[in-house]
Amino acid sequence: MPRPANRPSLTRERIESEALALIEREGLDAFSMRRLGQTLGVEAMSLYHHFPSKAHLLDALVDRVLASVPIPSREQDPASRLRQLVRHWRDIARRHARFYAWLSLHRWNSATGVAFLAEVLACFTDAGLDSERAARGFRALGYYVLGATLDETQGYANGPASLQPLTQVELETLHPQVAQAGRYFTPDQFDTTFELGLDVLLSGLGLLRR
Amino acid sequence: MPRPANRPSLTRERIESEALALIEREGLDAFSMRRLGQTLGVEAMSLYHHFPSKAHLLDALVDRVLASVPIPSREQDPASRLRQLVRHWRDIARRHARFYAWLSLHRWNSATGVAFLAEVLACFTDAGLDSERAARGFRALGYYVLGATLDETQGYANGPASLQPLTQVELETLHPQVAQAGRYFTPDQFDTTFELGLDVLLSGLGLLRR
DNA sequence: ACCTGAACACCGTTCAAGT
DNA sequence: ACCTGAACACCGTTCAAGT
Repeated sequence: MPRPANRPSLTRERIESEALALIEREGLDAFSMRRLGQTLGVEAMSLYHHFPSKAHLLDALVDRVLASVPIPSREQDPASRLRQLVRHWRDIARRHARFYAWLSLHRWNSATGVAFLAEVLACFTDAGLDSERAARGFRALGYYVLGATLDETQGYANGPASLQPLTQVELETLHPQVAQAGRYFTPDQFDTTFELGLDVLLSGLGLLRR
Repeated sequence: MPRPANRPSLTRERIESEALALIEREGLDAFSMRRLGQTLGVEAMSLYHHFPSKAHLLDALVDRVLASVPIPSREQDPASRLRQLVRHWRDIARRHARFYAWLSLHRWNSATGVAFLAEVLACFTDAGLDSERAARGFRALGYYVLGATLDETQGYANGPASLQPLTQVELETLHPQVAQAGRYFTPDQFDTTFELGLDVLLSGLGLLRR
């Protein structure tokens, strides 16, 4: 049966953009080839004509999101290029919060992913660090940003709760220091805390030296 | 039908310990209530007599793993207590590498989880930091350890590969700096790199000051 | 070339029934 | 009290068939 005239033909482009939107709307767990087919007005099996598997589709989404990251001009100094790259990294985490659980834990070793990481590494070498210090600093900074973005998008504020959590009263009784610190763990505090750790790392890893 | 005499009765204890072992053997994706029932010689539905849902079971596993972390004596100085806590954290990530993908992204807000986090936070306050600096430092350090443990267990070395990865030749041609840095990204380099970033953070966050 | 429908081998979970 | 079997509403994917 030919598709109705009012339904645009299926393309990788349409599938990918609807997939990203669907994941943010309904979550990664609810995302399935069948559900995606539904929202595109098509049988799930039609998707396999464009992507050989669900994993291939998700992989294409990783690439698509990474490709949307702007690369700062190399004319700027390494530290401010690095700050921009990190900011863009956090931006995609927030813009694709639910997909980020997949995105962040898959190797960024496509051409697009490596290109982004190469820019980050270049900031370290351009700052005058030898190759070992640059490599290790790059990696340590990556740990920090990975953890921060995951925690901010999946963690305390938004993430799945323990099924038998401590009540607020128990928390205040048993761990008053933790209860008090909670004041600094709300989403409006994310930026300040993130920048604090980032400054410590940039300075300690030798990015701010001449 | 009564269970055969050679099969021990089902208990939460048996279910939990077999679940953890099964997850490490076959991976988190392959882990199902039906598969777990199989390895315990029982119908999947029997598990629901002990745990109301798969999520409850996984939550009990989070608690069980966190409960296995030793808490250093408060007589030691804050910085070395913190180093021990972080080492134990990394240990559970490695010991439960496949389960860690679930463990790390669920709120540690059970009694056991909060108790561990309270010990980490106490290191910051005991080091003489005011409550804001302690809270933000605690959080920034948590970001770093979360990212490092996830990267070490799920990431580059062991994690899922991009389905169209750059080849080694392409990598060397397009991004020679990244190719060269790869020398410092192998598992035998994890400890050194991790300690480097940890030192920078402890020092910069005020843990090594008097 | 592109899409479909039935089928296969799985899921988590509900429920009535067995001992 | 503890376990089972059938059933429901889902999965990803294969395959032969349709246009």
